Amino acid sequence: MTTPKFTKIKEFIFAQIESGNWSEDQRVPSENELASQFSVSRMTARRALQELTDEGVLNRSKGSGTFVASFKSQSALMEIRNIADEITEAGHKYSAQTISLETVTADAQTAIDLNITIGDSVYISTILHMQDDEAIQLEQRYVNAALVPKYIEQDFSLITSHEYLSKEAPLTEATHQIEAVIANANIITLLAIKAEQPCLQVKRRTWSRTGVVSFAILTSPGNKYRLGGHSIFN
Amino acid sequence: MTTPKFTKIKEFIFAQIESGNWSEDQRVPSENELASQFSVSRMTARRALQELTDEGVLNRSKGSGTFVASFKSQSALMEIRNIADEITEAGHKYSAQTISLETVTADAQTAIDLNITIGDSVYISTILHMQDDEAIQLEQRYVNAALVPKYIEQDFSLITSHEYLSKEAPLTEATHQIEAVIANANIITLLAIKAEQPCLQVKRRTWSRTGVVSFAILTSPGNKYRLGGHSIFN
DNA sequence: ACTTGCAAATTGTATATACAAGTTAACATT
DNA sequence: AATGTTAACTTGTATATACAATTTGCAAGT
Repeated sequence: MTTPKFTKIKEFIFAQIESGNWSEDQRVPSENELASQFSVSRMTARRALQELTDEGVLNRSKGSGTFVASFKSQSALMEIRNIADEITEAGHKYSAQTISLETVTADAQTAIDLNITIGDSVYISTILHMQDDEAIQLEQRYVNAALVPKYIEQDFSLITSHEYLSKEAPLTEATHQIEAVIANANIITLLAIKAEQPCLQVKRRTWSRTGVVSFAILTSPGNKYRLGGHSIFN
Repeated sequence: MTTPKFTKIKEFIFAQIESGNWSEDQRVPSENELASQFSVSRMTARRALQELTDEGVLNRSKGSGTFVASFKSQSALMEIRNIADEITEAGHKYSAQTISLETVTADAQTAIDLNITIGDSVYISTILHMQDDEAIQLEQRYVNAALVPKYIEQDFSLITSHEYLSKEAPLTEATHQIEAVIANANIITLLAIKAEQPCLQVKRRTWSRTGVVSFAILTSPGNKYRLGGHSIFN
């Protein structure tokens, strides 16, 4: 018996669903029925049903039974990754250049973004990420100084801001907004692009369990950087 | 006992990790150790470890033990959703306009995109998605006619192309590319935007178990549409 | 006809046990 | 000193069993 019994039962059930034999919301055999059909114990049949439920293929409810889950696939997941990893894993040379690193007091917008009070200390780092010595992404980051006081002392050519923050204040939550924009004059200069060049802009807001840690604006030239994703549904 | 025992063990382990008490790659107690510490059977302790592993908190390997999973948070997941759902769920009025729907034979590029042979039949649909009667996304879709022969007969004001394909050929896999581009003349006209307007372009390639089903280019004006995502890590 | 109550079915939790299979470290042999 | 073997530990699979909790249909009683 090379493949485990519970795997065979999972495959059987999945095949029935995939072939359309068992359709959406239809009831599937109970643990006991599967157990006797496959000559296994109830716990083994249960494991098959349970794992398929964890994977989103089935729904179960106590007392009534197990059912084929309704359609998935309306949404796919995309991964937003650390740019330094992306570049090095693609076999390119990564480097970073710190444009500025300063302490300011929060204005109204920054106070909202970081969920703090106007006048609180905020670190602002402006870092240029480079692939093979070519500017590929400008990172403008606002950091809640109260939560990560030593952020200002770091050398971001040695460790990326994202890595440092992940270590100091482990992420519990993040939001992203992705849009296409026309860069402003400042960004055009730093990224060394033309004025008409569209840019991909990712705004990322990150939480740790103590609160909003940072708000970052990542701007990349549209012709040099794209986001990619690969999803597998089953 | 209101909360199950395995849940309490999970909470205990998770608390140790979150507090930094147990750090990355560190070994956690074995099934037998947990079983005796919590006065439960090995199978109950096992369930706690197994579920935390499924959730990505732990890694296990036969023979050697169970370990705290190494840092997550380098990547966050983003959801790519059906635009019709996004619009209606946001409380707006969704409508679609079929610009064209035709059958062609695959040229070299299309053959590669759909993994078919040059000369095979391909459906091309051009659909304009509208929010409150304002053009918000242009969908240019290439469909493998052999896999979804009745695609050409559909009325895409009643069902979105994505919904129809999901029903006919359930998704098993998808890739996405997101980039910022300058629209070409054709798109500028259809979306009724200015020439300099940057656009967010999503290229989506979808597979069902029978092969590549379709290749879609979704173009949206940068000032009217953005992708958003929210991730929770635990 | 309607409600009440009960029995059966179903999933959820938990235990005790057995053996398989991979890893590691100590030990013995060469 | 290097190598091979063994024993202990660990996770993986599988079974048999017990009881709890929920749902559902049926039957009895009003």
